[in-house]
Amino acid sequence: MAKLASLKAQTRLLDRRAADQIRTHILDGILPAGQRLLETKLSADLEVSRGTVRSALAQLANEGLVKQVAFTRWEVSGASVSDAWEIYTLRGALEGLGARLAAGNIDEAAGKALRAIAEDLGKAVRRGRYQEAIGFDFDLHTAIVEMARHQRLADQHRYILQQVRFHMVQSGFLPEDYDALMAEHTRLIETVLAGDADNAEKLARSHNDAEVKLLAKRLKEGDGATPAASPKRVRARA
Amino acid sequence: MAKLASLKAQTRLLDRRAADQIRTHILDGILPAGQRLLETKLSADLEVSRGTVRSALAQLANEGLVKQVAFTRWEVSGASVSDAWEIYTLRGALEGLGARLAAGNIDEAAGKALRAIAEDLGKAVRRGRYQEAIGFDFDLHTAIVEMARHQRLADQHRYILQQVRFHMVQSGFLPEDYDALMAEHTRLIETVLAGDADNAEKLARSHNDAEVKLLAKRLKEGDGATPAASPKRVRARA
DNA sequence: GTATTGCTGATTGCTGACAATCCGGCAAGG
DNA sequence: CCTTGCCGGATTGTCAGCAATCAGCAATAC
Repeated sequence: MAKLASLKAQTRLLDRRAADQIRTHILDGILPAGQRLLETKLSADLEVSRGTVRSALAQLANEGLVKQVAFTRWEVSGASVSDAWEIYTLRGALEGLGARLAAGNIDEAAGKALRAIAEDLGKAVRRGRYQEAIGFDFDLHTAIVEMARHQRLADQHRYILQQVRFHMVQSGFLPEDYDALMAEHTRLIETVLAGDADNAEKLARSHNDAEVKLLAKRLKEGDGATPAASPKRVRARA
Repeated sequence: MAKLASLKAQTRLLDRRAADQIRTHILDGILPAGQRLLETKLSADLEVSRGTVRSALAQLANEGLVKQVAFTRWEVSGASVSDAWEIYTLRGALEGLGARLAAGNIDEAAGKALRAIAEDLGKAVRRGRYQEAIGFDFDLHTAIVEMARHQRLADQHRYILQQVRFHMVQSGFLPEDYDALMAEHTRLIETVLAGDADNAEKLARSHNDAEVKLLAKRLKEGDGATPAASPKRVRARA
């Protein structure tokens, strides 16, 4: 008998799917930072009840994409400089642990998968498809973290990468030197696959060091609390 | 003008308070691992509607204390060996980052606060009040992490410490050598307050190493997936 | 006797309506 | 001109009930 696929995936709960929709809109930049979210409007747009929307928003709040002000409003989180600094430093710690553990779990299949993604990334860069490249970049780091076989770490990492993407969209930040980036990735992969835990961790951690240092500097200079966007007195009817 | 406290804290939303109640029961061991949670019963006990209970349970699920099986049941999470390993490794990474950052933020007040907690901890140990001592232990680590001034880190750390406590309750685990523990803490504090980021991180990270190694060994030997408790066919009326 | 199938009670998922709360503007008073 | 108090509208928080789904039992077939 042919193996049938589980239907569970199709029957995702309504509130999860609602959260997926809203999340996608936020991560694609359609809903900008500070944008107010009305339960009734979302409810009408998504054609679900307000309670379901509420559950979805609570989920997104846990992921850090949305903020709740009790009795008053929901809004898309703003990624201030200090937020960005938090995100990148935390990412470093998580990916450091991930790389360390991954180096202890090397196996044939995982190694091939890693190199395959790196290959895709290289191709995308050479063809100037930078948007795709960023996607493969994320895939690569995710793959390494998953090699750690650490559910909680994988979950946290997913959330953090989501916020990284969110911040990139909001700030318009893009990598500059793709060649250096590729070299770093290659070195990281090979170190992991060599089973060198200590150095794998170091490399994974220093991957963001440039950003972190820049952000820390900007934090010290200016007001780190200033949101990227501060839409005041916007009376959107939408 | 004297600084006034926010009133927000008083008007805690009903679902948050419901979550607080349930959380306390879980962390105190009143609700054991694998215990099924019925929305209707909780609703009746807490005298709130089922929707509110639902929201509370969702919150606890995000914290990892409760598991949801769609359309079927909610239950208190079981802390298997692999769960414990995940919790302690993640704790190490988070507290490592916390200690590193804290070492860059030393100030008079924070130093005093840290030493005060260490003092309380010492007293509790000398008086044989081990339950209290564990509380101060947690306070100490929390205080260090808060010195990092990193909101996301603090939040994640709170969740992880919660799970550590959860695991300790479930497995009956208690520290053994309190003198060594005290020494480790003292060394960690002084290293942080000396501003020695590298070593502060190392110490914070190695604080759990013994547990992690033991758990990793047990994981390799046996079945790490086995829950601590597996209550099957319990037809509790409760 | 064992495996399969249909049913039933129990439980969770979702919805619409009601209650509590807050924000913005306006007028009165200093 | 600024502050203070109040009110209306809008928005979120909570509740009770209907619909969808599942685990387990009983009946049937072999």
